[in-house]
Amino acid sequence: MKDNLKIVDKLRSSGLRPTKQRVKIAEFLFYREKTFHFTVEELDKLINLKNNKSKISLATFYNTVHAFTNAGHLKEILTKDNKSYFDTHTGPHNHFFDQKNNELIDINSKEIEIKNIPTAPKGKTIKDVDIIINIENDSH
Amino acid sequence: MKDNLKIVDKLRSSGLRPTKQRVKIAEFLFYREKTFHFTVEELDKLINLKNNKSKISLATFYNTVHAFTNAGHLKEILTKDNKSYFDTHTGPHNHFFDQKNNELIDINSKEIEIKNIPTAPKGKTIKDVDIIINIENDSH
DNA sequence: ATGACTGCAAAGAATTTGCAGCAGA
DNA sequence: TCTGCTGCAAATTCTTTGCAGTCAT
Repeated sequence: MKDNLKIVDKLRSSGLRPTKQRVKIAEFLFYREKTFHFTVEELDKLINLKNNKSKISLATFYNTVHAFTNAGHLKEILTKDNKSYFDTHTGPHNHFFDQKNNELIDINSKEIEIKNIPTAPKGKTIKDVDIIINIENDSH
Repeated sequence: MKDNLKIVDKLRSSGLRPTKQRVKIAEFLFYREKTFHFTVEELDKLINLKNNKSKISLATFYNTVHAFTNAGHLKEILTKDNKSYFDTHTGPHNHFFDQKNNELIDINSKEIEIKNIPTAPKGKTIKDVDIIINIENDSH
């Protein structure tokens, strides 16, 4: 199938061997219509439920997700619950975070803008800016 | 001493009993000239080193820091290293974060401004906005 | 006296690590 | 064949919890 070839290329061109496990994880993650936000443990449960034969170990999920992140295929997001979320949308954008429901929602990058970004301290360079808008139910 | 009285009042008016441990921690944290950023484990080491008799237990540091945070005397900050930092500066402001050195630096609230904050999804209200500017050494 | 708080140790959650065996080039 | 990758289990790190004893009011 075409997607499978694309995935193999994607992995190879990032210096990653297209092992069965990585291809399966990549198939699950990429080429979605909508952005997908997840933790490693959630990913483990989702993929291993579907394929209860030939389970992928949790350590491999951690390895793979980090490898994908370093290769630029995923983006890490940190939230007020001190867990690492990953995002299949790797372009510049920001998030709403609902701590009650542990839910991340994308914000279109064009909608939000920071003014007067201060200059970094001496000897330092700005790497990136993380903005999270924390939300809660109206009834709070 | 005057500070000690102020501290006892501060604790009492937050509904917290001014125990020895809390007063000692509050003395250490508040009435500083400069903002102080710390993790609970760091605080434990800093205070227990100074007073190697009558140690305060780590659990009490966690309890106390959370109690102070709920009372509005501390502010929690989450960074790219997935640890909870606390800040003695409780007013609205943002931070630089240097992940290499695990160092947080305050940004004056007036310097930075967000435009076009999007409206929250239906049924949700914006609670607050966290902005962290990640920095690294020039030589990267 | 009566809650609230402390300290200890154990438990928990998320993540990392070490290493033997396996698989892709 | 030769690294790189996987899987397992143990280890680590940060944080929370249960509970008996202690302290503030």
